[in-house]
Amino acid sequence: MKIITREVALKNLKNHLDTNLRQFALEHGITTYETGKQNKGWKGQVLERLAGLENNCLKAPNGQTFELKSVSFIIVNGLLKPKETMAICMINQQELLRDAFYQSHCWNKLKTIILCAVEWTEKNASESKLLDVASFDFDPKALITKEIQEDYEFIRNKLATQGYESLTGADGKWIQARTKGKGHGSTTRAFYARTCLIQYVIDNC
DNA sequence: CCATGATCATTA
DNA sequence: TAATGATCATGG
Repeated sequence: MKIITREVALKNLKNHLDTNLRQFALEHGITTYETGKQNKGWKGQVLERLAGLENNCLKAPNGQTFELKSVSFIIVNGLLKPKETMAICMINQQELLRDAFYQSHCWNKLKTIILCAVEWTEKNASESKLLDVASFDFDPKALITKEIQEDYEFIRNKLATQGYESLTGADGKWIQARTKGKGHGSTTRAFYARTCLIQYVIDNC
């Protein structure tokens, strides 16, 4: 299995700037929505392939050196604006209680990312262009990283004192603990990056 | 089954 | 309209 460094992945992705991701999906058998089903993750799967990653669904790090993410953006007055929050990773109660921020799954996935901005125009849009690719490393000395750590510890403490059910998407300044999962009664949760954090990454890469 | 990929839908 | 909570397909 070959290792793709973030430099290589970045270069691979930039070769596809301004291309329509949906066409690539069609050519490679990645279902989008035209089968009548709704694959909400297809853009991420396309980008993983464009970056040169062969896996679709491995556990934590999709490379050992970086994490590939994509976010929908809308264009407002010619400027990119994050439309949605970004999922970081699932929350495991035991691990959250046990692991400090810098030992956490969350930090591992967040600290070195390649963030892909994908155009969003409307629900099930047929066009999805790759607008921008940002490579970003969180510096433990930076203020924003410390504030993210505070959010993490706040959520961790709330879990310890008030229980899993008390966690809500309203917690946290930069990251939040939202429900995510099968739905229909499932109560699993995940860390999400708020749009303000996404904006920060795009502006500072 | 469940984690990962995110978006959709409803509420405030 | 922004934010929170709910939902879906895929693959190991």
